[in-house]
Amino acid sequence: MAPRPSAQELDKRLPRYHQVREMLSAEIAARRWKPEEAIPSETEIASVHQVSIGTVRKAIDSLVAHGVLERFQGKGTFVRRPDFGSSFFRFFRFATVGGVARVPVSRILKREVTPLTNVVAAALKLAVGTPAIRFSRLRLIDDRPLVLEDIWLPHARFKALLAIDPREFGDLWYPLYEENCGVMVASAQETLSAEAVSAKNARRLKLEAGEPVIVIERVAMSADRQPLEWRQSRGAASEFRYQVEIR
Amino acid sequence: MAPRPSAQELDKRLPRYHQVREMLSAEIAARRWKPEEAIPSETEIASVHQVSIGTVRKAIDSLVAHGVLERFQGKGTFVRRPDFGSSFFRFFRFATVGGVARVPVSRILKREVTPLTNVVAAALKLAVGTPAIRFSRLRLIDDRPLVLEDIWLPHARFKALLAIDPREFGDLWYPLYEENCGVMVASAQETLSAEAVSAKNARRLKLEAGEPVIVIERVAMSADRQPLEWRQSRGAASEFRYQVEIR
DNA sequence: TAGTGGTCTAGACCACTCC
DNA sequence: GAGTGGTCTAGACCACTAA
Repeated sequence: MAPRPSAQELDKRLPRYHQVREMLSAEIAARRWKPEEAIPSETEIASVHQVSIGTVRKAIDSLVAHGVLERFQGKGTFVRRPDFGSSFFRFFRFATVGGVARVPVSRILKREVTPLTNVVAAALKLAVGTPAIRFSRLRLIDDRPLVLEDIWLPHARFKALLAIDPREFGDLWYPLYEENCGVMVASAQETLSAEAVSAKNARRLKLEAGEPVIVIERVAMSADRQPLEWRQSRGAASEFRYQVEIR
Repeated sequence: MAPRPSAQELDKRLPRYHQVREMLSAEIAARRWKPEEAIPSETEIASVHQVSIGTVRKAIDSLVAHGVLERFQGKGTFVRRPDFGSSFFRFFRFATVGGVARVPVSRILKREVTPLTNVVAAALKLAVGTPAIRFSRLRLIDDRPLVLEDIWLPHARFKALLAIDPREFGDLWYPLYEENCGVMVASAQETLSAEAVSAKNARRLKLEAGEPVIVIERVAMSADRQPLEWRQSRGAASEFRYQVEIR
């Protein structure tokens, strides 16, 4: 049997466009090219890496397909800033007044430091009992509760959040993580399921006991796929709708 | 304002790879190239359509990305046979014995000819009241009911199904459509939601009254995106789990 | 007008499959 | 060995954006 190639050897056996893609995503992960900024032009990248433009295009194609970059003809290629604030709400259809979508308001119900439970520790790939910051948050439209969230963050990385008054958190949390904790959320894995609402959650969401709720469990990750945040959201199933295309 | 271009004019303004892609999918939709068969080689397609290989590759790339074609180095490019039998069941996790997945059995509860209702007619893009064939089907594992399905098919296209004994339908319906009605399902749009189970469905699914169920509404389409079948499936939410990757 | 990405060419060589 | 797709080149011209 042939000897197993080392990481470096393997790298050279990879197609050139693959190597270029790795170098591009390294620049982005290292934040040398920042979100909303244009990366160098295709011709420049081609000359830097000593490959033809077609090869650079293939590398960029792949990153565009994965949602890392965005192209605009005549303007350039830009690093995408993922915005999950809206992605979650894609799933829910909200009450609208005159066809205008309403913006949900956040209310933090609780903030505490507590050890990680089994399930959350496994999802965050940390030891059970590791100190964590836990938030309970309610999102409302017109004072009507819509989504109840249970958010867990490792204390070590996120302790800066404890110094901030929860009333100043605002509605978008991921920019907050970036500014205060130097942590950027790049992707997330969500798992959808449903259950009958518990008595406690029914009160907080103003639902009848036993009404069905959708449960969305999310693990948010950095660009190199380290788990950062665990979150479980519950909302009335009657407000929920999700579309998939199957081929 | 410039006059709106006709379909033909528009076609010529489209990029060549786009035109080639349309011609390729037309061959597939017309079943001149059948599922599991290899299509002509890239060089042949290039010479037939008088474009370079790179352009053909770009057209094929797009169809591969959409799951219409499949490439195998050294062998050729093949028309994919979509298999939805399994795709639905991706969403449900089933009881397994010794880690082996069980195969669900189908039981047809009802077959009738009836006019299309509002909702179904809209989804199938037909007039309300158009005659349709409606099936009620239960899928079970070990005599335990799992999924209840309500299936609607336009009578005009599918009348051949009325000549077949429902007990001979088997578990895979899309091949049946293909053989008896000359209709090929190429893709589907599914919408997931949840509700409290109705009294009638609770009896059929052997659930407690009011237990949450997942509702999957599917419109199955031909290669040229004509709606063919409307289907609504219900299963206990406790059996349901669905994962999404967000970027 | 200069610079960007979008499309396209007409080849080349390689890796793989099948006979 | 013949034929397939996989990778790659070194350009070209076009459409679009912004100064």
